[in-house]
Amino acid sequence: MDIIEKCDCTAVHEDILNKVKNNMPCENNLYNLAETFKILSDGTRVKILYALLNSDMCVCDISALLDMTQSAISHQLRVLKQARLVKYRREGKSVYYSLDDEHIKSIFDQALVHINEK
Amino acid sequence: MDIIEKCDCTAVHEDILNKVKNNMPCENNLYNLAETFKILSDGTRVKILYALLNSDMCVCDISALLDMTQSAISHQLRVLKQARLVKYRREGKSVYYSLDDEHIKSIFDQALVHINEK
DNA sequence: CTAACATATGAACATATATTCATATGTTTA
DNA sequence: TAAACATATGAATATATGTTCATATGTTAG
Repeated sequence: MDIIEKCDCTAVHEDILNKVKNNMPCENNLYNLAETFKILSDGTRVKILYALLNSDMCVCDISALLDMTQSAISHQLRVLKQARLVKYRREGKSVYYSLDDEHIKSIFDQALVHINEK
Repeated sequence: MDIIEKCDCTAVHEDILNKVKNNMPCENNLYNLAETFKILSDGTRVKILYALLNSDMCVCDISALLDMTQSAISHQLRVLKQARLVKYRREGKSVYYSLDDEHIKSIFDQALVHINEK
């Protein structure tokens, strides 16, 4: 039984490796970070979140705003809902969506600072 | 020739729509936002960035740290390089990568605030 | 110059994901 | 209750993406 070698380099810097290894966030946080960014990595979802930043909206309004089918919007709202980024309430035939996270704006703003300096 | 109807609802709220429409960031910013988050949406890339937050590292070190093949790391470093999130310098046979963005930490921190409140 | 080492890269493959289409569910009005 | 409306959802499709494998490029030691 062979040990699988992922890195066969001989030049590994043990000191650096140990220092960095000790400062790495836990696996769980790293996973959640990537998952969070994955939710925000789609243009349609970013637009929806930005829209909701200004006003609650029903699915119909969002469809009209983004000029996309109701189905496409509905699917994306489900993703945002599962990620707990938005919540919803029913009002008659309509379903209104709103933000369920106070940090979205800060996250967007930080990313925009990055973008606007490049 | 028919006009394609993306939303055939009759219940569109014109006032809300106009208000939101005026407050939407430009298409370009929205696109760049999603693109930025897409770069950060992969676990391997998040780990690499967190590692580089503590120390410059050669490809070999990163491979060893994450227990992944040199090739996989190299491919991801290329993505990060193209996104201008990391830069590199050659030192003999090794290539050292380092962060090329001061905002990564703030972006991660903001996202972690979100994560840790859910 | 040649061998050994460190990194980069193209192609292939498997997997994930966004949208469409058809249709189901839920609500109100007539 | 039936019809119209608003939204949700499963299946299918097309596309994007991460890793592996093989190999190329670049650097240094002998």
